[in-house]
Amino acid sequence: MGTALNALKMLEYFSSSQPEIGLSHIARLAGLNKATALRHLRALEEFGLIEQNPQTKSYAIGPAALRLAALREIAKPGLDGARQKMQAAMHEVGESLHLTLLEKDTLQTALVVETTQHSVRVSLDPSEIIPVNATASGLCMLSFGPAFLLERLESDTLTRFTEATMTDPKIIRDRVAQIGQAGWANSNGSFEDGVFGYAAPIFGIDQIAIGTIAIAVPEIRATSARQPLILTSLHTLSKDLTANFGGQMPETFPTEFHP
Amino acid sequence: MGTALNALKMLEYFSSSQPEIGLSHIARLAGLNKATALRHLRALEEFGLIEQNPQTKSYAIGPAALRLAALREIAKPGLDGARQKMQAAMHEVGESLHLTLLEKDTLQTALVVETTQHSVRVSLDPSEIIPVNATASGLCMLSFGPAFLLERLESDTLTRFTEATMTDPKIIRDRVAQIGQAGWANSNGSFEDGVFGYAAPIFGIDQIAIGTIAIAVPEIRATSARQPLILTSLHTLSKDLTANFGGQMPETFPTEFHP
DNA sequence: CGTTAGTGGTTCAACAAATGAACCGCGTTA
DNA sequence: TAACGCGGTTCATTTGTTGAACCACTAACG
Repeated sequence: MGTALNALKMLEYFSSSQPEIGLSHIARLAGLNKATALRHLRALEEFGLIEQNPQTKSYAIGPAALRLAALREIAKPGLDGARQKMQAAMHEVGESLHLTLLEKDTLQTALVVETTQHSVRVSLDPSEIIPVNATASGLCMLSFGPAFLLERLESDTLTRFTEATMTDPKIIRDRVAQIGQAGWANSNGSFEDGVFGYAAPIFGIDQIAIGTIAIAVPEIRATSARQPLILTSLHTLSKDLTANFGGQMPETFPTEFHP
Repeated sequence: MGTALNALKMLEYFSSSQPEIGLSHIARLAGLNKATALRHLRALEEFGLIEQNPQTKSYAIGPAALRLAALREIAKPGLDGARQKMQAAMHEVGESLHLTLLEKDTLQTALVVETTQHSVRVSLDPSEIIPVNATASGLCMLSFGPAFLLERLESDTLTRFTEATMTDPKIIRDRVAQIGQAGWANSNGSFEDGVFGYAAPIFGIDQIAIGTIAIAVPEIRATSARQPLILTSLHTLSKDLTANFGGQMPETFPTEFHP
């Protein structure tokens, strides 16, 4: 229902691992007839949301995306300030950062700042929806975000990504309680093997988390010696970004993070 | 022709001066029936390209714009590096910068970095299409960009924005020749009264301009004392951004800009 | 206090516009 | 040479889109 929506849904198939897709391929991915796929692509192209590589004939996200993002920044300011703070922190700790925000009822990546200091680094796809049970950001959001996230834990089917993924709601609730005390969450390869994540909440005006800030570290560099630096950076980010988005930290929130 | 396109075209009506629009209003703007407007808005909302303010019930660009922009950055890298260089320059000269790129056959704003140092500053709407005859960027593009821009000058109707706007193709060609020598263009209130613009080209691999970098200064601060600083910044930006996008400067291009 | 004009949103018959199987021409591969 | 995949086109079928009229509500106004 909704041709426009069907057309837009084709955009979902572009990702960092697949930034360019050919006609037949995307038609297969979206389960559409080639003719309709082409029509949709043409419409999106006319608007500029995708563009066609004249050589390879394959399609990629177009320049209109940038225009819209700039408009979004006007409607909902704050992201640009957040990017600057994240970039500063990135230089300090030398690792990639992810800002995730709760949109409607899913946790989505809003900003990614990748480290330029290491060739081995964590790359997150900006179009991915963050699973609450498998990531540091997700667990953090369960602890400090709106209650309905925790409530629907049982009714949702929790996907298992790696050996370390938690799928038992009871165990998750225990972790969430711990995180509520500590103020920060971590995930040791529970979303992707070899990736350690550290996350802290960003609060809204009502002292309920509106999103999270996370630092993603490859296992090789996730030594206990580096933890203090990561945790202090995370804490200042949590504070600064909460202020940046016009939120307020709860009084009960820890003034520093301990391992 | 194309429902999806009609739906997308509703996004065009959002701007910096009007970041939130109500149903009836946008239906009137787009010349659509309220019912169809609502259907389109709902489709865009489901995808996340717009979102509805629960209080005011009016609509604004949504978070999906950011996701798409991030994907765009993956497909066509460079913008992020450009932003950093522009931000550095912004701190140096204390004025707003605009990066424009030639998309298909129109000149569009790709990045805006606004100064934080002055309350009186130039704000450009990121969704605007840049007129070639009235802006420094446009003139610059005519001088260093693909030939078809100059060729179609006569056939296009050139809009007059202010008293100072040039609309005579012959006069414009003279200016374009001058700019070709100097390496940089300026526009003194020819697009908007009280706004002085300085622009320099960004070259592609074939030594033809793919876009421009411009510094916009309010008339009050556009003193001859500040010109040298602006021009040197402009020249380094022109060089750095050309390198950033993998382009090459022509050997004949001036090594510095003179007033 | 009733009137008017505005808002956001819904309904449903009439119809235009999206759909998809089959097709073409082309370049690769076997 | 034949088979396969690619991007793209055609056209009868039908599905989803359209818009006038409608409802409920709010704000301004005499």
